Amino acid sequence: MNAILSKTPSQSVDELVDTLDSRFFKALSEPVRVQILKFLILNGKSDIAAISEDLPQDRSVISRHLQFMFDVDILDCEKITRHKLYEINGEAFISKLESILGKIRECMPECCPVDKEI
Amino acid sequence: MNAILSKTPSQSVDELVDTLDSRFFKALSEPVRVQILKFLILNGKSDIAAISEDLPQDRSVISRHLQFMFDVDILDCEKITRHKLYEINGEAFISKLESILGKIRECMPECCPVDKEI
DNA sequence: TTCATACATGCACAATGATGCATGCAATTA
DNA sequence: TAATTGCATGCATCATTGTGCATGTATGAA
Repeated sequence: MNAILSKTPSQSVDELVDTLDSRFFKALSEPVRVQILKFLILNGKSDIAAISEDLPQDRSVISRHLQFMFDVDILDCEKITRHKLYEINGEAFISKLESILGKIRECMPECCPVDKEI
Repeated sequence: MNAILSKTPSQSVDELVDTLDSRFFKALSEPVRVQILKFLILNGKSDIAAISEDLPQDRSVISRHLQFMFDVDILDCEKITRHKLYEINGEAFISKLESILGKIRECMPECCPVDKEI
């Protein structure tokens, strides 16, 4: 069985655990940050002022949320004159989720073989 | 353009926001819970005692983490005699991630069209 | 140069969440 | 039935995090 797989179970699991970046998930576990993502999808590249006009939180709060999501590669950032324009880094976002999904698929056969007993 | 798509942008985004369940991500944003997942992948269906032997936290803490992940469909649970056996709900876990990935793909073309300017 | 603007940051406060102990409950076993 | 076992839960504590105000900084405009 392991002759087919190039990785040992524990290698696969270690890779999965590494991929399960807690800061990435933390970023998505905060409703305000999700609202920011929603705004960015609907309005595209925007500066902090535009985003905070749409949300009840203070500009400084929005600023920190944006920085947080930028740090975990969910957002892209471009500085134009005095403005800081954020947008969703779709490529990185999607590839991160794909990577997680791939690692999980790799690990599942061992622990939950199709989950059909008998 | 919308003639091809059956959903309006705001419908797609609303669906995405609904899919971005904060409790699901919160579950994965806690390192101890990830360690529990690792244990379950390596050891398969296990009861609370077995899991907490492997981790420094108290049994009650592990119990609550397991309950939390069960609530968001990451884990399955089966009661055998006095023991409560948890295992990863691979099917639900994977399909949840697939769903999220699908919704994001749906939304990205609007806001970040391939991200290639010019 | 002087002023205004866009944003970051230090700080205090409040809310949330993780933790461990002690206890309670339900169910198996002797 | 009584004792034991596996787990859940109430509670207090501590750490983390979200929040808003006030201030600082850097940059573009007058």
